[in-house]
Amino acid sequence: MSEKTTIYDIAKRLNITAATVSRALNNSAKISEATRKLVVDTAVEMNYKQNKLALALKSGKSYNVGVIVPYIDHNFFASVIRGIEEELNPKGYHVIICQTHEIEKKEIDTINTLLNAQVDGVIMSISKLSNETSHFKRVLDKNVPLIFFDRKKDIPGVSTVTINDFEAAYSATTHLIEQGCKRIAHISGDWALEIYKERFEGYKKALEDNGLEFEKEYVLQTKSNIESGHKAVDVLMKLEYQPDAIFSSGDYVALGAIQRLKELGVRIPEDFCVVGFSNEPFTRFMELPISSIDQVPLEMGQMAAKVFLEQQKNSGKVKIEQKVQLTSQLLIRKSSSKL
Amino acid sequence: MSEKTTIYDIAKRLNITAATVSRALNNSAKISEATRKLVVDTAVEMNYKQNKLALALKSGKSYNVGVIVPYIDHNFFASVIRGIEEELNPKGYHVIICQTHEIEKKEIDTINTLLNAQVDGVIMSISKLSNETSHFKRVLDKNVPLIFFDRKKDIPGVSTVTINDFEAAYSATTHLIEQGCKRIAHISGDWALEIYKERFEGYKKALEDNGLEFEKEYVLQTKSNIESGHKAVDVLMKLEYQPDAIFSSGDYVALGAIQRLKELGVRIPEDFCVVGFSNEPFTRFMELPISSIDQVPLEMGQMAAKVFLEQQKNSGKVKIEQKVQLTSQLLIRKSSSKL
DNA sequence: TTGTAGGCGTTATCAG
DNA sequence: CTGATAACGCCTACAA
Repeated sequence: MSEKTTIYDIAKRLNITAATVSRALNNSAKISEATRKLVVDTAVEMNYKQNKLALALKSGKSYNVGVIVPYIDHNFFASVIRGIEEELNPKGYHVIICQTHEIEKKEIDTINTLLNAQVDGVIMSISKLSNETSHFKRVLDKNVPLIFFDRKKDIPGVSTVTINDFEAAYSATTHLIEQGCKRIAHISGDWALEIYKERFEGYKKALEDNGLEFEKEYVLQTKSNIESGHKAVDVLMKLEYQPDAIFSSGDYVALGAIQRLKELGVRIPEDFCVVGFSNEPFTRFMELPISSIDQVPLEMGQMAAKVFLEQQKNSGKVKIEQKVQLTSQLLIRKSSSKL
Repeated sequence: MSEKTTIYDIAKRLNITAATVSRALNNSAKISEATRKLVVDTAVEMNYKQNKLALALKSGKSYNVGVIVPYIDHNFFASVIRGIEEELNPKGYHVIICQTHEIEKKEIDTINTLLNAQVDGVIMSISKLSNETSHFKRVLDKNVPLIFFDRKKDIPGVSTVTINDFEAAYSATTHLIEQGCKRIAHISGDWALEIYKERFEGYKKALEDNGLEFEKEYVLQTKSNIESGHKAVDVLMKLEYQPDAIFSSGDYVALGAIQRLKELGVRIPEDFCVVGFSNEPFTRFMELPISSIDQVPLEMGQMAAKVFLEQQKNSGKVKIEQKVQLTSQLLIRKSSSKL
């Protein structure tokens, strides 16, 4: 029972040739209805299953797509992957997951082994410290579609799917201003990543457009964790002119900030407002729900998959990279609702 | 540049045969150091990369493992997958992710396509409503290792990796009793899943062992979401003898319960204690952190991967299924800390 | 030490 | 409509 049956087995049984079996099974070409049915029936009977590996070798298409993320168990990435999988699976593709742990060497290794595995495409969010770009070139040279999502890098031939980080930050900051906040601090991430740079720019522009002074002291760059939120507040509240609001580029930092502010006896949102970024699940569950920006990860995944499928279809023709920008959503919750 | 170079290309360039190239690259067999170096050098120069598909077809090993879960973006599953990936990747395996959405048909389809894709193993958590088992048999018949984690089902030949659900529930309940709770309710899930059944049994046994009456009214079966927690509390608090604690088989239900209890003005933990299950990230971030049971998902994933590797190694020999039980951890937080 | 030949399971191209 | 044959890229007896 455990032996695999091939089209040869079917052919032998029917005293025909494997080629005919193949044709019958793919009900293509010209083939008599009689033998077609005969073949299909015995195929079922013999429990025949097509070996996709052989097909892949022959056709050069593995129907596998590599997805590379820093960590798969970060909510945002998991959701994106979900979107990718749900879009690609019905089209017959499988999704191979790889993690880089934010380590560039792993990113490079991963890309190499995925290429060796003959994936039909690579969808990824780059590692923080990427300096090298030759591994990306290698993907493109093999004519394999490469798509960046969220964390992008401007490389010719690479498609990107992102949200409007600038505008998202702009609207979050504007929202804080509308709440009456005058001294809005911004906690950012590593500017080596474009997304953090753009969020900062959006924040700055919103201040300018509303006639608020941009204060360098109000901008901090930290890691994305709770501890950083604690420290950031410690720094900010020691300033001569204490801020009355924080727009954070990450939810964990926002959470940490809130925790420390409460310890200091600051009332939120009455005296201090906070907005985070990412719409992590916990932001909505808190007793004090945290305002945040939803990055629409599911749509992002679906869109990245669609872009891949598009590129796939047009392979051979000139391949034009796509730059898709999705619209994020500011979710106003209690942490920033004075009014 | 975009053309792939094969061992034939190298052979031609060097006026030797592909077989020799193959041997040199695998630096196996007897081969002169001279030609070995020559081959390796030109391989690098020509940017040769082994085509794993061809290898897979030839050897019958794809070095791909299928992982099937209900949803990839549920924290628990994402963490398990992370564990699997981190264990398997260094061994040269890739992980193919599939989601069932709790739908049995998708589970069956997924298994079929994974088998067609010639995966070397399947690691999965079954869908809630699985009645059929023939698709599992099909995996075993193909001599492909099959491993269940968390949600298991007793099938000969299938290895399982789970936590000690019974004991976890027992210790959670005991903890509540130690806090002085006398009327402990239990919110469970669908008993078609063994895990929920066992958690219930553990709860019941703990009551008995401590001389507390088991009250049928105190046990509810619900879905795993916040809304269910609301409803459950509504039901429980209408009883003549209201409970003074809840042990929930899920964190979302526990959260919902807490929300509703607060609305009703019940003080937690002073007058009412709550313990959840799963250690979802949010349980620890709440202003009122929720006690819960950590299912050690990372270890679970690693262990599942190890079991697979073990089975893989012993393929051919008699394959003995492994039943691994990991030790979970009760995390006592404020929601159940009276003392 | 190296070359030859065959096969892994399919499909595609040509004849017939 | 169907049968041969070759090819996808690699490995591995067997022969030289």
